[in-house]
Amino acid sequence: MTQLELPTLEDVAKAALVSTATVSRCLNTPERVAAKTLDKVLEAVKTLGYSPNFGARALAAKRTNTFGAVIPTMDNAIFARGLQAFQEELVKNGATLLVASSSYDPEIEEEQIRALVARGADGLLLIGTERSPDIYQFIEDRQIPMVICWAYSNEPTRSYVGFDNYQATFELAERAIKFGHRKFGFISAHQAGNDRARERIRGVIAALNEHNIDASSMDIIESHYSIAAGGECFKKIMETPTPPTIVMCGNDVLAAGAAKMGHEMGLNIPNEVSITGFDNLELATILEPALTTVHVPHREMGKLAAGVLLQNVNDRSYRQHIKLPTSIVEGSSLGPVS
Amino acid sequence: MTQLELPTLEDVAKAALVSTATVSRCLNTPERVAAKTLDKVLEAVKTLGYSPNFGARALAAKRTNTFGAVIPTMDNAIFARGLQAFQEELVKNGATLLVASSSYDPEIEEEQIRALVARGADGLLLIGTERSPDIYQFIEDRQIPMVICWAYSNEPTRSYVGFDNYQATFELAERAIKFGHRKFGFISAHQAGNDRARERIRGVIAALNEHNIDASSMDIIESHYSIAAGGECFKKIMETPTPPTIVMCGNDVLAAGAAKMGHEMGLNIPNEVSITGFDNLELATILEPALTTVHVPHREMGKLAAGVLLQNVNDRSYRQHIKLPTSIVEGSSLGPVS
DNA sequence: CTCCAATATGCAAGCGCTTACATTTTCTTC
DNA sequence: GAAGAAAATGTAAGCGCTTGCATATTGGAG
Repeated sequence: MTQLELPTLEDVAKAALVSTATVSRCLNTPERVAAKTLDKVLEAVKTLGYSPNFGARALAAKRTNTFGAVIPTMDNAIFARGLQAFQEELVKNGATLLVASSSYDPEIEEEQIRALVARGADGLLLIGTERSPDIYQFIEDRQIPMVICWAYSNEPTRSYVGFDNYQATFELAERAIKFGHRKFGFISAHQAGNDRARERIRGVIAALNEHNIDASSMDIIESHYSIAAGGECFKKIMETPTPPTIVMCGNDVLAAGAAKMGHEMGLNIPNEVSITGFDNLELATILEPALTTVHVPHREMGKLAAGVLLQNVNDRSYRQHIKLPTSIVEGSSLGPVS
Repeated sequence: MTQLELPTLEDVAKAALVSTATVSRCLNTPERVAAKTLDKVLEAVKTLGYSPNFGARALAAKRTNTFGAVIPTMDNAIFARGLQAFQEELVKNGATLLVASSSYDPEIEEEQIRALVARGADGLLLIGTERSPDIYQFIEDRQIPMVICWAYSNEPTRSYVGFDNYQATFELAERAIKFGHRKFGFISAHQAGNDRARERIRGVIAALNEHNIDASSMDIIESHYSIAAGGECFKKIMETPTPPTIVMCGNDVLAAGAAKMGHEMGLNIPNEVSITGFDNLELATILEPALTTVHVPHREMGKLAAGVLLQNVNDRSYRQHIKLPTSIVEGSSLGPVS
């Protein structure tokens, strides 16, 4: 591997006739350097095309200005919007985002977390709360700032910027109940290792119980997040002997698949079956009838998460618990039982 | 900033009663270490919970096993699928992916590239071919392996793993012409700094010229990539005095918006107006009528790009030019002029 | 048993940067 | 203009790791 000889701090120092320390100061704390010297040095930096070596800097400064995020998947838009906002806020503060995805596999997630930490991540954004105590211990041992998103808890040892999945589906289910629905179906993401998915189901069940509806009669089918898979699940649910009058979906992507399959099966939505989603992705806007779903303030979540992390870097004991409000987006895919 | 004292190579060496060099070898080239020693060392690594310091490693080894990608946006699914595949392939080879997004702004892109390089990226994946000579020079000076995706050129100094945007829309337009369309509209991404967008338009114009159709009569509207924006543009185009019989869209997202707006305007697709997309996102599958679009082998592109980059790390002069085939996905949103 | 090659390990010199501390320069103040 | 404080700069010691080279150990072959 022939790496070209790049200019180093020392080269700049020589060219500007100052010490390496001064050059370093010009780059990191320019206010502590005389204006004339600063000019001279920056001039040299420019003509030499110098850019600092990250490894050396990280090694010496014990800080990388890099933050990591491990998301379950990049493959669809669920996390994209929030992550984009997260990154924008980081960049605004001179930091960089490192993204890894776990394919919804806890072991891969753990690996990725370790990889990010090994790469010197100054902080981590993680999705959801369920993971092995080992990996939490690992992060804690190193005092790596961490924020958990897409879920909420007031657990004091960790920071959360998220929303209440349980509450959100609880409210949505209540609305469905008011519309007269008694027999529910639910298409969920795989629940194993996915606390958000479980909470969403729990919310529905709680609402049913609250209204003395037999929750055990609810068909729950698990699926990975894709439109096609959502459609298949919908079909399966609707072909049972006593199909539900409403199919709630753990996500808009699944709901889109369900709605599409509904059309194909010749079912009128919502007259013959209601469908609800979750996330309020842009995708939801093109469905017909318009999807009733749960709006999640993704961008705000990402932005606030960045803030929490940046704060936490400077104050290792800083913890924050932000529960963002979700709201029901009234489409017409949820309607009264006819 | 109180960073906990983490175990270092030296601690491991002491615990295992060997030298730091041996520990390093155990971690990097275990085959050059006696089995007994290896066991001893790995044991110590485990009990101490050692994990190597990235900065130090990068500094000493001049290699980070980190690759960077700068994409225009994370906000929608256009790049997600390809990037996901890219990452999967990297991870399979023990490397990590660093993602940054530029918001379609050349200056931000440049910044992000520099940041990634500064962070020691061993290689870069970039989207499209148009960027300032300066930044290309910067990359070349440092001999950073680079692969350009989502576009194609056989330009020998750089590697490409992409597809022919021009050819793809050329063929699609020809099909439309065969269907009798003579008056075209086009909703494009912003062309400035976006060679893919320009190529797609160029393809259509070339097809029109080929068939002696006045290409200058084609309305071209630029938009950012969002469903809502696509709808607005569609409306604008259709409300001109002589609306086109077909609206081609630079992207499925725009097409989705166009289709939705079409319905809202009470237009029958394709009888009153045809619509085409580009990318064959999963989104396209839920449109009704099914969207006629261009399939792009995103996953294969991502995977191959990773391969090229990994190869290029070991062989600095390695260059590769892969043009992946695109194909037309026959939906029914494109039909004969009635 | 030697002896020598092959294998395994240790030594120590950096990699390029930051930063505590020491030193020099500049600015105040009387 | 001298003295002391404040500001600017320099000196040099690492940060934790890899790796070329030297040294020690092992394993045949004779």
